[in-house]
Amino acid sequence: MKYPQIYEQFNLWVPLPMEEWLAFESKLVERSLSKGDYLLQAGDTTLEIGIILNGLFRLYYTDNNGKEHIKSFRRSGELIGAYSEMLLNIPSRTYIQAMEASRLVLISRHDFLPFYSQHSCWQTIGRIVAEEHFLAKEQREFEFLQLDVLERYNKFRDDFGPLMGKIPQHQIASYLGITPVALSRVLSKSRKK
Amino acid sequence: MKYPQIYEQFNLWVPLPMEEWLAFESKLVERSLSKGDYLLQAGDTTLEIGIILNGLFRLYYTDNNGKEHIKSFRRSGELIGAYSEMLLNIPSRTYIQAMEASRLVLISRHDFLPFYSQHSCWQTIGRIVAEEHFLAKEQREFEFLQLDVLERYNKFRDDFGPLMGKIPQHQIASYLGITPVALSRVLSKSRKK
DNA sequence: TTTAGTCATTAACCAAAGTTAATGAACCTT
DNA sequence: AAGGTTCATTAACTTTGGTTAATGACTAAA
Repeated sequence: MKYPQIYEQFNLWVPLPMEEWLAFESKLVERSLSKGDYLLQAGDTTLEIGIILNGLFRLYYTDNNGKEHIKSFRRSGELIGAYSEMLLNIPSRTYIQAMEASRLVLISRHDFLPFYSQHSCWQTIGRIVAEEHFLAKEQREFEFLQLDVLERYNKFRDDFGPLMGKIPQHQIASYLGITPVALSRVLSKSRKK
Repeated sequence: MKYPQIYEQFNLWVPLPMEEWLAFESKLVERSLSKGDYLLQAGDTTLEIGIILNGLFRLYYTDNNGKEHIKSFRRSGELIGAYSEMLLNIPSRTYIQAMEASRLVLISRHDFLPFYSQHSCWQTIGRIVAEEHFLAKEQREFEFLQLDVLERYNKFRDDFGPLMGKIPQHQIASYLGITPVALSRVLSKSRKK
């Protein structure tokens, strides 16, 4: 078994027959990216599910004016991919970029889908992955509706802890939904109090 | 079969053995609510999944200052419930209120969970429900990050069409994340142009 | 070591949105 | 018919955030 950490994670969600795991594992492809490399860009049609072995990524899209809007940061152990585009079977609208040298394993949508009809454990895993994605987005909606910028920033800092040093502040601003100038203002005001 | 529309919906997602459907249907309880009635309030611990036969609901929570923040409106044929609280198995943080006389069918979390181990079709249905919930939230995140208030309002109007007349404007403002005063201002400015 | 690029900060100005309050319309209820 | 409630609108004022631009720190590349 090449990736026992992933097996353990899945097995925590649902009892996973070894035969199923090995079939899945045989489809995994390992890839390394340097800082700044793209795992995926808008328009790409070959969609893959990735599991980050180590590293840090940002997911974003661009609007009509070319401005970037960061949806999410992902770190070691987390899933990564153009998830909603995979569900809808459309080309990627998302850019996924490595923020430091990173390593991950990938399985293509095409290789994964047959597992659903192979054994019900994959349905369960697919369900739990979808549920976790939903919970993350609902949490984010809550923060947008209820918290002001400083509260959102503090939550982000608590969440990312030591990784803060690897994330430029203007990218955090984008994630929080404001401009870098506005975030800098808010932070300097909060320091003075 | 009492609720063929629901059976058809499920069957569109996954082949559903009649035996499974009938077992599920036998757990459904019908309920009618008058305008203003609550299906669920914050703090409630008996969580149920509902399917709206007819009517209109709003889902919201309140912040520390008692202000309401509307998460969602739901109409005939849609699922309703404190979904994230069900996943997390915690008391409801959500209020669910009927905006007009409404009728729905309900199944308790407790009654539904055993179906997951009964037959894999329920895993598939659970997965697809989670995926749809995720897609809706991701769409909402996109709108918050990329669209201005007027664009968000117009999307909402296009989506709800004839139901607009049943939704007070200040509730739409809450759903869009702004105050009723701000929405009124934006709309009057857009009318003048 | 110079040079260019990225980034955070600050200022000045403008636009958008929150707050409070007053007004009037529509709709109940009695 | 009278009274109360809910709601949308508008005004005046304040606060927050966007935009542009200048500055200086830091870093990476040549």
